[in-house]
Amino acid sequence: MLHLGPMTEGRQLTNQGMERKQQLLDHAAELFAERGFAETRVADIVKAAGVAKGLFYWYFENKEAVFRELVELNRHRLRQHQAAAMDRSAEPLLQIRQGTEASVHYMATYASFFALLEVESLDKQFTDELRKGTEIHTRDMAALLRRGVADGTIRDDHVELLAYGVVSTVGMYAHLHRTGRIPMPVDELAAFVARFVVCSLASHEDGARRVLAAPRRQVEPMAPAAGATQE
Amino acid sequence: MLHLGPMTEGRQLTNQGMERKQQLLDHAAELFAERGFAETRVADIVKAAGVAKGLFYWYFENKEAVFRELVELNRHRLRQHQAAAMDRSAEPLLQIRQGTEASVHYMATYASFFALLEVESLDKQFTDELRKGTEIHTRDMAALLRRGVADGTIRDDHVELLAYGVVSTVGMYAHLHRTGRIPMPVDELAAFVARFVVCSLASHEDGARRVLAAPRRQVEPMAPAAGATQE
Amino acid sequence: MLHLGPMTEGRQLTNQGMERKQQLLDHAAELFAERGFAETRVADIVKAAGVAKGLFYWYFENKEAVFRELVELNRHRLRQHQAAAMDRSAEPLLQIRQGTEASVHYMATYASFFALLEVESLDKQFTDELRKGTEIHTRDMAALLRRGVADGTIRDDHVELLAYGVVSTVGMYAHLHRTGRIPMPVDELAAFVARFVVCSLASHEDGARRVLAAPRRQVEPMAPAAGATQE
Amino acid sequence: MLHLGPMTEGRQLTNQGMERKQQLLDHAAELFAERGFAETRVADIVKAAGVAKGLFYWYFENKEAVFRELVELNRHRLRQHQAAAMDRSAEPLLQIRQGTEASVHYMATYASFFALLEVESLDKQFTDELRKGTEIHTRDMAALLRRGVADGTIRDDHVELLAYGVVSTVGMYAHLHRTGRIPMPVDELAAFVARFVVCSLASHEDGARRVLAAPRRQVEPMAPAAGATQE
DNA sequence: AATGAATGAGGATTCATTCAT
DNA sequence: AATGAATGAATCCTCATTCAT
Repeated sequence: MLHLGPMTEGRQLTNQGMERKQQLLDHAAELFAERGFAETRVADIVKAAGVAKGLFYWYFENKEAVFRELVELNRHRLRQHQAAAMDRSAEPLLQIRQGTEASVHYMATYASFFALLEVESLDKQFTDELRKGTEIHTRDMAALLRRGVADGTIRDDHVELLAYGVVSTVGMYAHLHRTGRIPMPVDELAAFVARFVVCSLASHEDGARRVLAAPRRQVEPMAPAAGATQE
Repeated sequence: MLHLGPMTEGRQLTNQGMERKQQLLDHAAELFAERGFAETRVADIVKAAGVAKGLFYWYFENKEAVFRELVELNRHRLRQHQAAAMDRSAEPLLQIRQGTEASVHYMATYASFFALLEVESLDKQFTDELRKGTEIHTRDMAALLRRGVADGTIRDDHVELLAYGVVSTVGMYAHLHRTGRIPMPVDELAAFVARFVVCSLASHEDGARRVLAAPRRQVEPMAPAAGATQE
Repeated sequence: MLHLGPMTEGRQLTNQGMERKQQLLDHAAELFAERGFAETRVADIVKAAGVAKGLFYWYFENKEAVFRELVELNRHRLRQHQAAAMDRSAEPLLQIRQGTEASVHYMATYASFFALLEVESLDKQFTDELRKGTEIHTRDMAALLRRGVADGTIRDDHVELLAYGVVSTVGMYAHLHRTGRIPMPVDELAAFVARFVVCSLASHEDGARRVLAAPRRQVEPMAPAAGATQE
Repeated sequence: MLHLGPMTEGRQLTNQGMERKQQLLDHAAELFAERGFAETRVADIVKAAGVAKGLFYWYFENKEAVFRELVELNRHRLRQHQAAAMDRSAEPLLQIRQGTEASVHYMATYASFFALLEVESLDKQFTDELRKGTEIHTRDMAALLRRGVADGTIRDDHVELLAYGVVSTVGMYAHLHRTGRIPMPVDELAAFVARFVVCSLASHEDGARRVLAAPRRQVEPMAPAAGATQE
């Protein structure tokens, strides 16, 4: 009844340990994405990873903790990926195009479970936490949009809503792609989404055309990485 | 001792019975929307409705059945609502604008749980069924888009993808609105979404401007109805 | 992850329900007493009661809750039993004798699990709660002792400690009796414990002798009752 | 790859090894006393001692073994301590007073977990073993009492029960002291308990007075030792 | 000796569903 | 129709113990 709590915090993992943890994260991500959080059993995760049930609790405090960790990890990765893709000196709309393409790539390639973020209702607290993350993302986007509105390239509409639109549209298409409803190469999809977003934002055709005509920025390919499903 | 037991199918409900069933549907809808299907207990539903647990199974075969019923009901309603809002003789883009506004209205007002439809993983079979519904919706939209492409008002891009974009964008904004992230009158939101969609589709500014300038079609107000949360 | 909590509170039980609950309490009491809290499985309790596992949670929030309920119930009963046995107009030492005999009877007959109260460590909070209960009991005893000290029949020593001694000695002998180390009729044991306690308190032999010579007060026999083991 | 593995039996420990083992014993004793055997996890013990879990099984065969070892150790120490305190040539009641004081001292100072001995239900076999130990103790006490009864200084009552009373009363007060309910110097408490016990046994006031007036026997202070909490 | 990793049986709790009244 | 009671399979999590290094 009275315990000192799980030792998962501040544990020093060996190399082997970190690998194991990663395996579990990977398999959990895949399963969560496939079936959702509630429908994924801890038993499924460990079975997929080929280890005993108890080991799960050596690395994670509980099922929710894996989820949190995955969210954190991937959000961080996405940020980095976007940052790498966006040319900070370019005009806002172009940056958005770049960020959008990068995001579609990222989400479609790795982060199968991104679709979950918005829907799964874990406890209220976590939901709030998640939303805060999204909101930061959205706020950044809004700032960019405002600059575009200021220089006349982006149509003068409710920027916060536009920001939500941009951010969510990407997630939405990535989701459709992931669930097999859009059988199409990622590159092509990314280009499409970029067009969709740019057109919905541009204040006039020429701007849109110019931004869409710009060559794609060269980004080094993503390494297959932790907490991600490579389909 | 002879009694017919819960039949659920083709049963003739009394007036009181129909009210009861409706109550259960309403509360179920609210809870599903709040927490998702898996996280909503039958116990929660009956508690919210203030009846005993056994009664649930008098009216529904099982938990999934309520969900199905809600889906069916709402999908049907949405269709009707859209049909009423769309002027079939108008140009495609205008119809889309009208349908979009109507959908936002509908979703924001009633169908709190629409967001669930895409993600909740019940058994595979049901998921497929759900998607089929969405696909029909999307196909209709695609047909409309094709006409717009043909007459040059809609830009010539991948129509299926555009259709997904239109349909999902509406759902997405409705979700954001429902979850409190967009504190804004529904009318205003509907107008915004229509602009967003129209701009993302229009092949040139003038078309978009024209369509958006058209007066809003008068639609009779929706009656507070089944499986819906009236906030 | 998000539930409305167990409905155990404020539930309206039918007669049948109350009987069932009582059965579970009885069996739980017996098992807790035999093996201790930690070593008693919920499975054991329901098996002993001959019902399904889930039913336990219809009546109790969790394992600890049964324990709490038993403690409450029995503490209350003991109080009443003592009160019935003590002649409030008699001299303090005689009242103590009466209370002591009644307690031994009560504990030996019914409350097999009294031994647990002091030792089992559930969560800190509950332990504290338990102690508070004991302390009230002890405080009452101290008050009685003080009156005896005042009138010279009880030796002038640290009353709080004496009170602990009286209260705990009874519990201790009841425990020994219960665990089979004192194979002796309860009546005889009660008389012995009363002698032990009275002698340890009396300020002079005559007082002790007088008090012990007083006839035993007639107390109606205890009905076999809830949350108790009748061995 | 040949290694002898954890032997635990008859192993020759290095100095460092003995220290380690002692640390584990100390922490185990503390935790057992605080929470009981069942509620103390091996993980808690090693965490408290700051070593890895595997090490526990290098020094002990299993959890119960530590408990046994602690019991053995302390029982042995208590015996020695009492023996040292009791003047075998003195009258029985005085010896009891001396033994009582010594026991209170011992228990209050070192053997935090004595309270557990009677209640924890490990396997039946061990419980029996434990009781046997207590019974030997009690038998010795009974012999002493019989001598006192014979020479008229101890009242003629059921000696086995009296013996249990003496032995358990000491344990009981030590427990109360240890758990903070009697904030009082050990010396004072020991004197009180001795009075309590002597009064409960003495056949007449004069005997009690005489025995209690005898000067306290000088006992060398106890070294802080194994399996004990020094508060 | 010492560590972190791994195991898996066991136990508490949940919850959809059925039953008796 | 309606209720409270009952079921039991499914699931999460714990923790003593063993293993590999």
